[in-house]
Amino acid sequence: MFSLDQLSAFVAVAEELHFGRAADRLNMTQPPLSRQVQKLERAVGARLLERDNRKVELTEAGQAFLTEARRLLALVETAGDLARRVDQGAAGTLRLGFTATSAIRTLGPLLRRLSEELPDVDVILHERVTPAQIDGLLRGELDLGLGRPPFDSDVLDSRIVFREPLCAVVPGNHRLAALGRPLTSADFSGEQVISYSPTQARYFHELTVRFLAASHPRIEQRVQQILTVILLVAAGRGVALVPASARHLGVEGVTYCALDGPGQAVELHAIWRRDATSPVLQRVLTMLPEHH
Amino acid sequence: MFSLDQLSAFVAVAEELHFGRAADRLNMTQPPLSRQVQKLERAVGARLLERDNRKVELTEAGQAFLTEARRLLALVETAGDLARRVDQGAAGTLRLGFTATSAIRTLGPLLRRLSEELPDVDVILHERVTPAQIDGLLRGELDLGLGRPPFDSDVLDSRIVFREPLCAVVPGNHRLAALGRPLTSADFSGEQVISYSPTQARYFHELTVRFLAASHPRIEQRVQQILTVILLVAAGRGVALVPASARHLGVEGVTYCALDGPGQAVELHAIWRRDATSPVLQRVLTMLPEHH
DNA sequence: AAAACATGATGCAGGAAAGGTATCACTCGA
DNA sequence: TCGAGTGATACCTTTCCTGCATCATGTTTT
Repeated sequence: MFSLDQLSAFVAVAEELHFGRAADRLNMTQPPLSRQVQKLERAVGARLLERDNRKVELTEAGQAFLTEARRLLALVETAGDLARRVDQGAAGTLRLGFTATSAIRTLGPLLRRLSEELPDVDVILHERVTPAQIDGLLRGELDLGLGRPPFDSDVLDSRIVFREPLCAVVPGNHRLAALGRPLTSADFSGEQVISYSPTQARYFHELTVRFLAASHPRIEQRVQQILTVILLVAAGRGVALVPASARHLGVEGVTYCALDGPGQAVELHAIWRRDATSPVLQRVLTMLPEHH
Repeated sequence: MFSLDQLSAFVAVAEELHFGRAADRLNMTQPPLSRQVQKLERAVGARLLERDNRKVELTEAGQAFLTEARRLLALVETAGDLARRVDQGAAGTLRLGFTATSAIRTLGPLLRRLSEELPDVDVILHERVTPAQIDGLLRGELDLGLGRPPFDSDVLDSRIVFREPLCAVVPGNHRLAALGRPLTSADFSGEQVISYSPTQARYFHELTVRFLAASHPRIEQRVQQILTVILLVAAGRGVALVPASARHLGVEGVTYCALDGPGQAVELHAIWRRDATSPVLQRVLTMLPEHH
């Protein structure tokens, strides 16, 4: 087998068609260069350069081999670059989990920043509810998730990337829509409230229960998706609590009302394995917005 | 710069994930192997293998570098072969990519004509899906591909070499099999449809979606290979659309039905680099059948 | 808990391979 | 005919790689 040095030697000679100049270009003297080319020809098993004491020219086999040699040397350069870029997190793939809700306001800007700052990172998107994201993170199917508490913070690390108020969504013709002031827990007394699945959307379930604990509304339905909740509200099945960004979903026939009182902040967390080593992940984490 | 020996060393260790066994495979002892890998890592400027006293595993950079290294070593082999063949007066080599489907009706006749009319051209066959063929063409690993749109026609030139109807494949005992007339889009209403990967078999994916857009069937599965699709149909998992030549695959238990309506032509393109200079390629192109 | 084992890294000596200098063999133009 | 220019060869020096022995460390066995 031949060596890369032999290839460089051959390419230099093939381009200069002169051993002396080629040797200069390679910062060496002519005799070892001649020997390298001879070795290469022996290794390949074909005469690549026709040379007498007056001129040097490529044989047909040399012509064909030259293009291959150039290709090979180019690949040598790019292979190193690629590995370095992957090592620094500038290239590779990021398997990103997200909840449907996080797509409303957070996912778009994040993806835009990623494609601007790390254009060689392929982002593979997986829409999942938070527990499925956590499962995916632990199984190694996902690198990063965008979800809600709770999660096991021994194994998983996290950072808040978005915080917004909780608000109420009510049918457009509902009495609460006309109040024109922030709603309190007491306002929901006797209302039919649509809430969330305690297992699949535990975070919103608990936010809802906590806010409404004082009044004792009828909580029914066990829905996973924010959008479903709002569509049910639009259909007149009740009222519900949703994150403020849900306004941007553009559902007709509902009104969004601010809430009064504490504990109505909705947090979106970026979540990843504490022991994750992916360079892409490390790099992405450094550019994640942080909200305290 | 690194050396080819270092690449072979790295590939061996990456495949064995064990320095001792890799050293055996390379007919050397473990200490110099360790040093070769260390030198390679220093030359590349990135850690490629994560190793402690118990286990060896690839880093992400190592994973990326491994594929490049394999590509490089493969090119080393073929470069020598190529030069030798040219040296021995053979007309040259055509590296031909093809999709599994194109082999059914097109590849055989093409190879027969090639060996008759250009007997001293060696054809090296590579079965790949279209995106992989395009990648190979751009990297210079392939001279000519047989694939499906879409591809970048700025860099690549192409010619249609085969055109055939799209048809439906359904289980033999399926109600659609008994109709005895060309099927329309509406016939698929409510059927379970097996379709193709939007990335790896984009052409058939889009043909399927376009034909069935009017009726709203349940499209599931994301398969790459035509044969797999037909086997799933035979297994009763649904119905699918395939090129007419798929009849010749000889799968038992399915029926092929013609389709009615427009837009059901399946085209196979010969694809090559617009800037390709290979004389072999030019000669092969002059004898390619052309369908308009 | 201690000993035996396994694995990758390191120190050192011998040998293969590459580079440099001097020189040769040959061609061509003055 | 002679001198300049070119690639090949001879010989020596230097560099780098290999193999053996050994170390450091973590795992399994007793």
